[in-house]
Amino acid sequence: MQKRKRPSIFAERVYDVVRCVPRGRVVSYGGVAALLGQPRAARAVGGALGALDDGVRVPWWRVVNRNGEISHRSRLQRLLLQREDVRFDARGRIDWRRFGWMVS
DNA sequence: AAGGTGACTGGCG
DNA sequence: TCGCCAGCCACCT
Repeated sequence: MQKRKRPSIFAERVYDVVRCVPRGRVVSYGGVAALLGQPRAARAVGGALGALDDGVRVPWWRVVNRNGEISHRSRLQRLLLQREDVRFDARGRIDWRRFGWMVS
């Protein structure tokens, strides 16, 4: 049996913010942290998304690092983003001015 | 309860 | 621009 641990309050708040990101747009870990009122908790945001178990519907792939790059480096994340028409430049980075949501 | 870990960042060379 | 490094934060031993 899969023992899924219940998300902490902090994680729940992270998920709520990420769920607000519209398809075709992206946010940075720091951006999510800032929207939570804790601009220095970017690392913790990454931890929360990493602990995300399948079953909880959250568009985690719309969260990238400050350079507009994929941190988790999964084939899947890039695929899902491109499926939403999010473009990657030659360096594999996303243009904040075009796809950034709320904060950048 | 102190120490380790990680899907992070900003600053600096 | 690029890499390295020291803060920073929540969470798990």
